[in-house]
Amino acid sequence: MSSKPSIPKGTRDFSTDEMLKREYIFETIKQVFRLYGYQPIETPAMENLTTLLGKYGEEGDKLLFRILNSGDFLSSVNDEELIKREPGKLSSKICEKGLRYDLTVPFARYVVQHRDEIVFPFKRYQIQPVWRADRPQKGRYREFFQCDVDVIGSDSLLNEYELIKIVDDIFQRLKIETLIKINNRKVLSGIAEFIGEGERITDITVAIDKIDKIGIEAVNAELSCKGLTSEAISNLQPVLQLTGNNNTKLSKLEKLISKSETGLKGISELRTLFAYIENSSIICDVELDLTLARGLNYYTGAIIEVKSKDIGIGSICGGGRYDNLAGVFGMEGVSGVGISFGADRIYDVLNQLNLFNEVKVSSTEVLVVNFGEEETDYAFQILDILRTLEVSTELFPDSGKLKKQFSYADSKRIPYIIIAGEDEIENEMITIKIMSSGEQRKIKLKELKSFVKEEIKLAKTCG
RNA sequence: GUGGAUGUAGUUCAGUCGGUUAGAACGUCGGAUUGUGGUUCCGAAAGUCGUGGGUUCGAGCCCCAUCUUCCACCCCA
Repeated sequence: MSSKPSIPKGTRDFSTDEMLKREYIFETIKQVFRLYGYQPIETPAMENLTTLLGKYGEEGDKLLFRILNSGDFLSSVNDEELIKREPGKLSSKICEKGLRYDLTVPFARYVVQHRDEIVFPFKRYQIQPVWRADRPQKGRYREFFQCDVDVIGSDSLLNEYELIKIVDDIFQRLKIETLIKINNRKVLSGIAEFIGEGERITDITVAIDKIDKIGIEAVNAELSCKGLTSEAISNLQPVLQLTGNNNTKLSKLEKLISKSETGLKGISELRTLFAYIENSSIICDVELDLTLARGLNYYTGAIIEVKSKDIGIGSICGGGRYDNLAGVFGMEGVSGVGISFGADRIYDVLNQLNLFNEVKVSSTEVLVVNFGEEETDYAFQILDILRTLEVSTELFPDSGKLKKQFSYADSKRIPYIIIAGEDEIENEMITIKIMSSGEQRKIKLKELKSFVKEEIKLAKTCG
């Protein structure tokens, strides 16, 4: 009859258990964001396609979910166009909205649109789902949550430093060991100039980004496929094979690309940033990685990517500086820098490392047994006392068998059950059962308050 | 967009060479126990074998198509 219910490809339901864990991640991230002075905003799930298109490169445009216009969406399409079946042209006529692809572009739109209300530098965070029409696979979903922090309207490299500090802080709290990789788009441009292929910066960066995965030989092969001269490729080799610590790498590179003005600017930016980092309390490893490229083509300065040391799942956090993203919406000269935490991947990492064990799954603490109409009023009194004391409490809704009510408490891992039937009511008593030990105590209703303070609250703080 | 796997009860999976009425565990529900959970014992419900075609006397099993999910590439969080 009715087909089995299902959800679209690449989307997920979150169970009650999963939600508690997810909320723990979001809360931790949010707390740190606030601690550094960032404030929340939200933007709509859908944006006008004109806002979205062209910001993520050709690949990104393909991955946008487009929303079919309502009503007679074919009204502006003539038969000829229909017969030609050109999806690109057709979709621009029948769709004017799309689901957001990330939070950075909508943020840039927000800033430009509300420029008169915003005080700069503007520090905001935003935690919302985004959608990509990608093929789902491990750690990749079509609907997933990003947690973005950005500061816009300030060129200072202190912002870059602060974001790295935030990354460090959050992953310390979540107890994930991470490696932060840093590079600078200006340095990449410098390298491209140095080997005489300044125009092909995108091809070059995309290729060298893969060096970890496919090795240096394959990268060279790909570069020559893209049409780079063998001279350019051989010029590139010393750059790819730089070794040493962050500072020696920078010095060596500085000599190599000394003729490129942007390249030198990038190097000096990196020097400043690393100086901040070395003199600070940052704990996780921060590494200069000249092969880090990142696809989003709006980045212009620092680029940052964070990986888990223990779990290979792609990056769990990434971002960078974009000097002119607001420019495409008609507001020039406003520079921003931001990073995005991938909550879903962080979840997968915590799960695989079993780090959720330490998360207190807080749920109902006391279940009050339901005996029926006669006893309900008395139960109400108990509920009120407990809730006034901030103890989360529920009354079983049906007066069924006690066995059922007890197994309910057991499956929900409720630690205390209060039994108040005919006998107890007569003497203004209650019976409290401590599930973990099976111990059962009969006390006066008046004593409930002190029981909560002595037993429940204590168990909570010692946890 | 390219390539490879997959689909049987709510879940995880068996299912022989193509042969009668489709199997288990877990979970769910009921009972053993009408005021007591976890353990145990007994019992029950639950499946159009992803969908649509085809081959065959006969298909969960073979063939074709299609969809789903998963994995890799591309790209990315």
